[in-house]
Amino acid sequence: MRISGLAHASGVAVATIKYYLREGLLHAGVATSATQATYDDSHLRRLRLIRALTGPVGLSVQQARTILALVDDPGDDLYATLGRAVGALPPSTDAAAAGDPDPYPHARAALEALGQVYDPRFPAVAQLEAALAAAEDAGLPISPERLLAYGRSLRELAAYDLERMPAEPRAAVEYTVLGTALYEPVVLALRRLAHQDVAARLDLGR
Amino acid sequence: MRISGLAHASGVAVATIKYYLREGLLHAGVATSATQATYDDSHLRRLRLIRALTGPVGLSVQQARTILALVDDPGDDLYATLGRAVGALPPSTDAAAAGDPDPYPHARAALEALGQVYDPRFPAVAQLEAALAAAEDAGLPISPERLLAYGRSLRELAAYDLERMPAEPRAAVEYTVLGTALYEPVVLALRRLAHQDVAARLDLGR
DNA sequence: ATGATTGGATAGCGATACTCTCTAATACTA
DNA sequence: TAGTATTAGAGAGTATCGCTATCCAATCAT
Repeated sequence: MRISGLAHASGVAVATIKYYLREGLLHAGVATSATQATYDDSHLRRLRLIRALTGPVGLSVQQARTILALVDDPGDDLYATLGRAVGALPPSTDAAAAGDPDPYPHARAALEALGQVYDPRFPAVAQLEAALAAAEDAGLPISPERLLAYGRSLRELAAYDLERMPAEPRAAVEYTVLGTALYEPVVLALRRLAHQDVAARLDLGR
Repeated sequence: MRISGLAHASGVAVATIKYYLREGLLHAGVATSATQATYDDSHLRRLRLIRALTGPVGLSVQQARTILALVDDPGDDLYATLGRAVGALPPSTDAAAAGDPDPYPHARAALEALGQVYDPRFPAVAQLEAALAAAEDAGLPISPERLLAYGRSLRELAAYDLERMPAEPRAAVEYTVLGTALYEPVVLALRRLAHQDVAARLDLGR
């Protein structure tokens, strides 16, 4: 399959494919001459993954490159790889100052209340702190009770996800990294729909 | 308070405040002369809300304007307003073709399995369909069982949210619209942290 | 009186994600 | 085998976004 065939099969413009090649998101085809190369199913699959990440997941090309690099070449430490993947996912937050003894007090309190690991090096901790601060700044602070309720429900989800994790380490990393990124839009949509459902029932009761 | 005071109190640059004024995100101050106006707490609060929406929530100025307009002037129909708000939130998806008899089959099946309202006009339905399609395209399809598990956990969350909804309709709209937007990053961060927690325990067990 | 500040308008900037153009080499097509 | 189409590769161009900077005349603070 040549580049135009790949473009046709994937629905991505030739120029865009060349752009992804240049940006290192897509591996080069097998060169058959100075001006030709052939592409196969692996390119098609990769292209679909790229479009999923840059489209519905909403990653920039830069962020997608980071995630894809982790999928291509994960370490053997699932915990560390997951941390790096989450760090590449939006919303990106700056790390706290090095000297701060307690940089993420709200997040720490929430995780302790939930009985979960608190590791200030983990990007999601900074993300949680930023999100809590934003809600508070906007005048809708999140109570500890609510955090507890959220945390418990979401822990159920996470447990479900991890139970289904493949046994093989490489597959496990891919599953975890991509599952984090790809399933988030699903989670958000379902939450919105649950709100809609409850709201509809309330309206009916008026 | 003049514009420089507002800039100082909010931490937003004067030029940026002017930009928000121009873009209609922030209401004008009370003009005291041709070249002066005073701003008050309502401007400060609004500015904080704008920064929360354009920052951690990740909205564009355009999307924030839509959300803010709904908060300022909601209809009295909570359901409809919530729908419009969700439609303004990313990821934005195009509506299906008008003539399609069953435009969102996966989403419909999921919602029916969950016993929830299915309304194809609701933007979150299209978002769910797009998210499911993206996961599938990327090679990590979401099974009906998983959707059911997700849906149930998230419905708990939504029920918790709606129980705490203010009784007064105007406040209810603000709570629902802003709660949808502002709490999403919290939900995502907590999910990521729950994954981290479970992964950490698995690693320990190795 | 004088220097700083303001509202209002316009222009510029840096990043992002493509998209277009070009060239020379090569590959199908009649 | 002549002619047309396609390709790789690289660079430049484009549109949008979210500011940011500059300018002006009016006005304020001292």
